[in-house]
Amino acid sequence: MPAAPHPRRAARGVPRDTASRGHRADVAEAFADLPDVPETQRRVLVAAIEAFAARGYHATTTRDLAVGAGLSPAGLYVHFASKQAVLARASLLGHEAAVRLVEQTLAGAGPGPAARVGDLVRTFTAWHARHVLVARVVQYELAALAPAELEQVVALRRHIEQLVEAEVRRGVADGSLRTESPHDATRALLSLCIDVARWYDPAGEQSPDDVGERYGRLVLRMLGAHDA
Amino acid sequence: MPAAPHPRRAARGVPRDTASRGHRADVAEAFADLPDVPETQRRVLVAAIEAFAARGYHATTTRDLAVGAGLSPAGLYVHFASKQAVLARASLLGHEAAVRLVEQTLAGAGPGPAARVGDLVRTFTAWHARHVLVARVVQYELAALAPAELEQVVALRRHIEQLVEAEVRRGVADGSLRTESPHDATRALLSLCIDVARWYDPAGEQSPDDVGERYGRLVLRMLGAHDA
DNA sequence: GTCTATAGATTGATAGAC
DNA sequence: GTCTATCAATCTATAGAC
Repeated sequence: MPAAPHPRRAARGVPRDTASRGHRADVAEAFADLPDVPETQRRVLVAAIEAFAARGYHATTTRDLAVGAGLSPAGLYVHFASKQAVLARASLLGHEAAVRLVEQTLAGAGPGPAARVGDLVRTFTAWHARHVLVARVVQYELAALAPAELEQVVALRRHIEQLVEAEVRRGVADGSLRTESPHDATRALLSLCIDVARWYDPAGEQSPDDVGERYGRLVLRMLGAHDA
Repeated sequence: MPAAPHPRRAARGVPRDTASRGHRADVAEAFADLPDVPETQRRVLVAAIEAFAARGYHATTTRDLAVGAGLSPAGLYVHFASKQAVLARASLLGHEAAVRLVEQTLAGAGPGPAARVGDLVRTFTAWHARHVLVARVVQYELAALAPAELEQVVALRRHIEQLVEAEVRRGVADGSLRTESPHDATRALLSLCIDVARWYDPAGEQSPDDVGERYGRLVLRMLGAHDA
């Protein structure tokens, strides 16, 4: 018997059962407010998010990206230098969106650090659910990034952690939050938000805001907030 | 210019800086109490855990597995039918170890549901840190499993969730735990334990037991335990 | 049970016409 | 900026000697 064809093929094709159109809309929405990204690049990035999220970077072929964007296999290279460049762009855009979300939320109403931490958990959790495909690429394809791009992305992630930990420390300082280790508590808090990308199913019962609401309450309780 | 060689190659080779020998020992230990697994198969599985955890299933070649186990590229196929079969065996063994751990912990001392839930979080978290490479394959390579094996693994995962949720419900029933939704609380609790596999670094400051201890306290507080 | 050699398919990326 | 055609490298798995 001759060698079997690559089993990789078996996993191809975006599944159409779990609201794939909703997914595509979500991904497009996540990349919508980016005036500097030309239309065709944007289509490639949307196809890339879908493919990378569903099967991972290494199981995705450049043909998947090109055809998913309505191009011939070679058409991809007019808009991106390589498959790696597509991942880098997608991951960076996703991370930048996450940073903006965290910055805007922590700059928000409050009042007080505890309320802002609650807002952050609600918002950040809901983002990982609403844009679950983008979030999967952001959270689970770091190892596929080239060193230079990984460095940029790691800096953005560190920035998020520092912003949140600072807010937690302010809450501990003013007595609205209680925890032995603000550092560990921050990591646990972000861990909860991030892991949503692993298990969230848009076809399930809970909306992104539902999950955010519940996780916000759980975290405030974990951090000993009075009103939790 | 001719086509560049596959960039996949660039990521090859197990890094030697972050206590690789410790890793190999950990992986071997995780698979140690399995009398039914012949020596060579075990070596392949250890190499597979290291490679799948570091670069993912699709970025790992059958040569990586064979050579990592001290075999020629073709030698692999005497012991496993395919690359997919290696992943299936590794993932199943890892999941079965996790199930045993959860069952034994929940059958443990206590006293009472709240104490058992605390024990579970400590133990399960520490397991994800101590056997972080096995845990990464268990938690992050599900999408690479063939349908039949995925079904088995999903059943084991559901079993774990049900065991833990039942214990949380007993805690709520006897008043030692307080939470609006035992289901959501269980998912959050397991989410914290599982996400340790994503970020834990054996070269870091905290030992697996350290992380388990801290997460145990955080979760008991999240679940409104009296003694937390 | 191990090896060397290789088949057969797929991959990332390029060449060049339009 | 899109296409068709294709290259060279790499992959999984098999064949067959020892």
